[in-house]
Amino acid sequence: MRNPRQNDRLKALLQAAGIRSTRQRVALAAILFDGTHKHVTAEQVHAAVRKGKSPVSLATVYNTLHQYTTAGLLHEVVISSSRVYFDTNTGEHHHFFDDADGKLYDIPADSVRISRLPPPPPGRKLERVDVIVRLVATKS
Amino acid sequence: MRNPRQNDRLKALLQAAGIRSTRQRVALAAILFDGTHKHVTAEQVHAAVRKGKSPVSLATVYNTLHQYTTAGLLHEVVISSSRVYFDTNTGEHHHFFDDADGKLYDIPADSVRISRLPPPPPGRKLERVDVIVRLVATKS
DNA sequence: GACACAGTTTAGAATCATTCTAAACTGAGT
DNA sequence: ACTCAGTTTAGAATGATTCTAAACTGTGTC
Ligand SMILES: [Mn+2]
Ligand SMILES: [Mn+2]
Ligand SMILES: [Zn+2]
Ligand SMILES: [Zn+2]
Repeated sequence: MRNPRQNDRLKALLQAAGIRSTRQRVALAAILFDGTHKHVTAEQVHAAVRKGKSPVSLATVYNTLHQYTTAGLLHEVVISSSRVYFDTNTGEHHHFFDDADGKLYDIPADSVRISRLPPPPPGRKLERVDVIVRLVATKS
Repeated sequence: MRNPRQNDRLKALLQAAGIRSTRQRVALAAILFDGTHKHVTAEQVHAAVRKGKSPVSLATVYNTLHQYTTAGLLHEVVISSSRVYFDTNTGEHHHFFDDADGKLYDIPADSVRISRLPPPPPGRKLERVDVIVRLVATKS
């Protein structure tokens, strides 16, 4: 599923972010940056990349996800105490979280209006606002 | 700092929640339910209770915090992937989170207005909305 | 009061996502 | 080809949390 055109696009993506392109990084980028937004854990990415042609170690998966995050290609979403999600949607937005299956769904930023937020404590400034709407199966 | 009056109040609190009162549970309740709202980790509670007269094992701290949570005396706040916070404020409200020192500050529910929230995915209903305002030290 | 028995507590082992370590590998530039 | 920083990796280490299985406690029964 990775034609030369795709490959060049991914390499350009990494270079634009100041990241040297390697076989492993391109393989991970191919999984992450396929044009659709995703919420993935390190384990999921590791499992996905293992199915493909290029094996990548779990340590490299973690290293690379963090590097992409620092470079602004991914965002970390903290939503559950037992796992970290990486989000390929780096724009401002919020989340539904379904605890039953551990899945995240995006909520557009303009679907949530926050007003009357009090000022932050002294010496601190607002970095980002995360809205998490936790879901539960309907009873009926 | 625990006079008989306090002790009776704590026992009544536990009994009202359907929890049998034991030496350990009362010692933990004394730390948690002193009339002020707190955000604490299991380790913090364990350290605090160890300073007092009644040693309590870490396993019991975890057991009891979860039991109090199930009984509605505490709320779990997931905000950092490396630790779980227990909140003695069980009413609807939101949080500032200061990553630098790991501290939480309450934001009253009526300080945040959420409008135009999209409907949840089919078969799911909204359980709760958590707003986390992440803080950073001011640069200047 | 001894007896029974469920409920509770506990030390220490186990778990598991994540991070660390230290050695091998790779690749761009000379 | 040679070098050197940057990268990858297996496996060990970490650390919060959970589990296990044995000891303990409290309350009710005879
Ligand atoms: Mn995971
Ligand atoms: Mn902790
Ligand atoms: Zn998202
Ligand atoms: Zn709170």
